[in-house]
Amino acid sequence: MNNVVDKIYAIIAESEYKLTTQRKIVVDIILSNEDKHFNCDEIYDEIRKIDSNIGLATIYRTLKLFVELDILTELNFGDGSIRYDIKCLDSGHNHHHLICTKCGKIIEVKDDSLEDLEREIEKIYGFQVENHKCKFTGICKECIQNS
Amino acid sequence: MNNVVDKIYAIIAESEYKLTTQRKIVVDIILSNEDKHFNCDEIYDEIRKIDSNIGLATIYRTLKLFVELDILTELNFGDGSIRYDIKCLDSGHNHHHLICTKCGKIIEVKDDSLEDLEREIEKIYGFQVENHKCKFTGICKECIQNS
DNA sequence: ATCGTTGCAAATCGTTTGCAAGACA
DNA sequence: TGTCTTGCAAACGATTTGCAACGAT
Repeated sequence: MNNVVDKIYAIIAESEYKLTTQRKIVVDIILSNEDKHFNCDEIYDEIRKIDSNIGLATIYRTLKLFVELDILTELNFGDGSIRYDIKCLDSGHNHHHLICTKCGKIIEVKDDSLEDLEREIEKIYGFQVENHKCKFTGICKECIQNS
Repeated sequence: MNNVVDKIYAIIAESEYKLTTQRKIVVDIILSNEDKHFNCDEIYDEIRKIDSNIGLATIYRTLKLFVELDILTELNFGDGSIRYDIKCLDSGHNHHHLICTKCGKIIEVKDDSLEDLEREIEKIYGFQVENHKCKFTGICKECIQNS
């Protein structure tokens, strides 16, 4: 059932890096909080509930490693910390984020409609697009209703 | 001739804040380096050439203020510092950034093709989009040719 | 004259690093 | 066993803040 866990374990095991206990715990935490866009500190807090002996620096190192291994992508929601999103979940499809400026809620939007724009950019600028990140700021449904 | 300067001066003067010498200098610097996406430190370096007495904290405070006054927008190119873009230049039109992962060059792309997507988001999520930011990473023309 | 603004230095926050001890392949 | 990884504490870099002096309206 949890083949995403196994998939990520495999990515690590097949890399030049080792599949350590700490790294496994981090995988667990990020998978069971998939939608939360945790930053390092928040992951650390969750992890200490499981293993209070783990060091913050280890989490930082692990997250950087996971970005290198294409397991995670970095996000920036402008709060001064790096947040993370699981990358190897959806099959190559992009998603964007709606950030509510009133309540801070983050909504995910699955969408591939930027592919036309990417192709246009490649044609006009000769720039070979590898990835894109999009954020939309505004006011969410609930905040509109409550105002 | 330089009505953008005047326009920004006016925005400040008509706000609750004061149009000080330091703020004028910052306006000068960011306008004459429009395309450079300076961060605070780089602006500071430029400014010290004009007035070596100015403090770094002042620049930080000024840039935050300019964001509040909608003169600048914050950008994040993943280098650990906040970079800035002049917002009140183009008449409400959005632009995106192409970031070359080989040479680090930033290319600006004028484009409004996300407006359809914005309308779609508003329809589906009831989310009222106010702004969006888009970055495309990849490899630029020159780097493709040189490889 | 008043109140916002500045410059300086110290403080803070997120993140990184050096190093000796410990764990995986 | 050898090398990668960890935990700890110290270092770091970007940004913020407290405060007394200063400047714009």
